[in-house]
Amino acid sequence: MENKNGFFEQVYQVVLQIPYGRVTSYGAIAAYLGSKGSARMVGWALNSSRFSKVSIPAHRVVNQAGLLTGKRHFGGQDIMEELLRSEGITVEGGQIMNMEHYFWDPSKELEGY
DNA sequence: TTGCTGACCGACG
DNA sequence: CCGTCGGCCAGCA
Repeated sequence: MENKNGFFEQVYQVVLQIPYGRVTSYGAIAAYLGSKGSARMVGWALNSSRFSKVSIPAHRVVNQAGLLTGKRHFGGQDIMEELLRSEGITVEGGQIMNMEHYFWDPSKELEGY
């Protein structure tokens, strides 16, 4: 495990495991990491992810309501929506349609990583 | 070193 | 039903 056990690194690993055309929520990642209440840190980690050399599909991470709360951090209000649409996800008004259909739960899919 | 902030979520009144 | 507050961890002034 070359994992540094850092919260950021763990978030990166989970986000990178998100399949194409799927999305997850901050709370799901936080819960998977064992810190349910640290959902805010997940977003903060993703904030640092854009400074990272690796391309993190942060556009696949939205809030529990499927709302693209972090779209403003992509350097454009429409970037995140366009990226999700290019993956076959219907986004309207900054919100994912049928979000539960695209929802990807790391604790279920990864089963403990 | 202390304190505030942050891409959230859930509980409480 | 809707508004408000606390909690979680890390980075920055």
